[in-house]
Amino acid sequence: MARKETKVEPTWLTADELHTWKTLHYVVATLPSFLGERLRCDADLSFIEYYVLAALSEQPGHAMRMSQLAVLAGSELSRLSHLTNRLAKRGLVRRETDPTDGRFTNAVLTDAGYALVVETAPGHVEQVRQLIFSTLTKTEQHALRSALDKIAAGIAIC
Amino acid sequence: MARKETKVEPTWLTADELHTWKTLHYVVATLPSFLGERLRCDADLSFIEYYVLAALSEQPGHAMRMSQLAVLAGSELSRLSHLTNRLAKRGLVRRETDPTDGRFTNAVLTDAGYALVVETAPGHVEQVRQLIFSTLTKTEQHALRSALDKIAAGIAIC
DNA sequence: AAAGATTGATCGATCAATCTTG
DNA sequence: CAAGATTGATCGATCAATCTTT
Repeated sequence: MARKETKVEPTWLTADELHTWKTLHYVVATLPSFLGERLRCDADLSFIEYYVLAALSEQPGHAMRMSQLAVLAGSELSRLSHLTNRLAKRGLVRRETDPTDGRFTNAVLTDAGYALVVETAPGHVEQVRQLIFSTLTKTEQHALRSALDKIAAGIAIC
Repeated sequence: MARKETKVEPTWLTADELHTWKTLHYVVATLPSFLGERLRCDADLSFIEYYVLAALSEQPGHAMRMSQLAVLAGSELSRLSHLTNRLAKRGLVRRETDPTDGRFTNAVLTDAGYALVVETAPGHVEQVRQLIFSTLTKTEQHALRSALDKIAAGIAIC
């Protein structure tokens, strides 16, 4: 005689959702190396290294706290500290302790670092435009934006 | 007297596009570690390790060629080979040379590997559903799907 | 020779202390 | 002691050979 199963079948994804998820998975897995190849070639920078420098270049004073930078780069502080060491050895960045509170460290873009971003940005942006925006309609782009905003919010609250 | 600049200003992104791109960048940077944390905890697997096992579990015979698997995982063959070594040491996967053509190697899921996927999948899928699909409307989901399809196609042709 | 796959060396990322400042 | 940051050790990823089979 049939009896009730104790293990409940989980809610699986529909075929449609599964397709979407697999494509997102593929994009997440391949985008960094795809865009990174050119950055490596043009400026000997990885995807994340470029975005650290680019983030600094947008800040007033070209400076930012390590901990803020880590959040923005979606990375851990430890990884960022090692990464900053490498960039500092190349003279692209320097460290400065916050004079108002010694616990904070600012990463500051050097002139050479800024020059490298300015030199590298056009090619990189062109590649992003080609890959992402040249293929999307305005409607698709806005839907993509709101979908990503929600996903990012879900990640950020943790 | 003004003369024509030799350097052309590149086509920058609009404010809207920039927002979309930064959010995509954030998702790409954080999603693997976000989902990987639970996989590490539940099954001692990284994001990519889980997807290699999951991909095999969907194949007839639970087997797949290394080179195919590499494309599917958005990874290089070398990385996959090292990764397969680690999984094989844990008894989750084994290698089999293709009997019809000795150049090909199949990665085959062991019973233990399959059991691990079956055990781990529900929790992982639940997390994906929560993060991605529970927040999106049907319209957003379809727009996300077609946008990602286009981006993935742009990556794949290279 | 070309395609598939592996290997060893090097470089980067992660993890668990540790240190410093407030 | 808590928060920010760094360091050293270990683990994984990348790169440049190398090997095998066709």
